[in-house]
Amino acid sequence: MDRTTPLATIAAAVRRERDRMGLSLGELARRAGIAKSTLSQLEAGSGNPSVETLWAIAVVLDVPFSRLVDPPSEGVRVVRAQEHVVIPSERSPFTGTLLAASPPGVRRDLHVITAEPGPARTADPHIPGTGEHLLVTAGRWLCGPAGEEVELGPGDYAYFPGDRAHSYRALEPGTTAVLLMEYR
Amino acid sequence: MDRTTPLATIAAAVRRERDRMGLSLGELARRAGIAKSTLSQLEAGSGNPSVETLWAIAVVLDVPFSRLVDPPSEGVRVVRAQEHVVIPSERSPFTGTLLAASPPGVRRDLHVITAEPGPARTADPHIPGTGEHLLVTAGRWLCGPAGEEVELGPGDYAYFPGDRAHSYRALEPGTTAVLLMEYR
DNA sequence: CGTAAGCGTTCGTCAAGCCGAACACGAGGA
DNA sequence: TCCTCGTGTTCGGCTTGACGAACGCTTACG
Repeated sequence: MDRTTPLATIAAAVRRERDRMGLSLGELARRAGIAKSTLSQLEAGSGNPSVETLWAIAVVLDVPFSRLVDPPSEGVRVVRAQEHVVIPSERSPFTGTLLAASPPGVRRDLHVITAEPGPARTADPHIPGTGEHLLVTAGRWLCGPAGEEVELGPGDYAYFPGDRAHSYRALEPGTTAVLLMEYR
Repeated sequence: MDRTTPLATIAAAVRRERDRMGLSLGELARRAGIAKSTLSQLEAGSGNPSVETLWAIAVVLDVPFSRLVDPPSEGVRVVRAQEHVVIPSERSPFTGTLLAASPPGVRRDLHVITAEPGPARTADPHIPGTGEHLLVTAGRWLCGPAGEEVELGPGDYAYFPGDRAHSYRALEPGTTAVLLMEYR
């Protein structure tokens, strides 16, 4: 439990998530069905929003409710498919590989992403402390921080920090991956 | 992301945590510095509490704020490959799917697992609060809590709590998956 | 029995959140 | 320059949540 007032945390979180979606204050208020003034005061840290107000905002921002009330969150690491450190199971024909143990206090959102060959998808830097784990399931990716892109094939794993500009580009049709977004 | 009304969730969570601590309604209200009536209406599900009210309650109950607003996750959740809620990107041939947003305070370890057809790999129950996210990359799995096993193919996603006995079994050669172990 | 203490609920009052409109500011465009 | 549009910020009003007191209820005790 953090001891900081939740109001400042919520204010910062709402503004952060709103920026992330590229929405203006008025636009977010309109979509959430609340008054601009309400949202303005909320982001200013003054006021004491009700649950329904916060809920409406969280739905539009497409984030779990709790992300608004809890405080926020090196180089490229690549593990090729054949380099996985396999931990065999003794009882069954079953093997497991630990790719990335979770440090305490981080949040990790699980995504699946797909792309077709074409222009790269670029992402602006996120807040410090973020990171992206990528595990390729099909096709080939060319991705990573700007200037440090790596090419990955099926089974390959890569991690790179998300607080620098980075990009994803598919080199083959039907390119897919499991993406684990990490932030504090 | 859940779309149920948060009021019922909060009402149930507050009552549950209050019972857990063995506090009466009046006693909790007194310690939290709020009126009995306010708490009564809150637990009845009527009303729309403010953040400060909820915060005061969470502090006394000694639970993270988010535990009051996040619905309890129970049972097996399956998202078939073709059921993924795709969030398209406007600028590039790129799509993403959020399968499991991370609640605060949990740890998630990223594994890759493979298995061959044969006896199932069974796992004893872990501590409460754990869970396992599985995303199939190749082959077919039959897995889940004992008695609730589901069959999953490439692209399918499943989550089930890890505090009950569960098992994994491969139905085809070369069956692999990304496994995200979650615990608090 | 009577009464006292504790439980949770309901009622009237007051403050505060929410709303809509009006406002100030800056970036284009004619 | 003037106008328009978009941004985010303040201002009255109305609604509603929070409060405290009173209520009905159950249990304990003299």
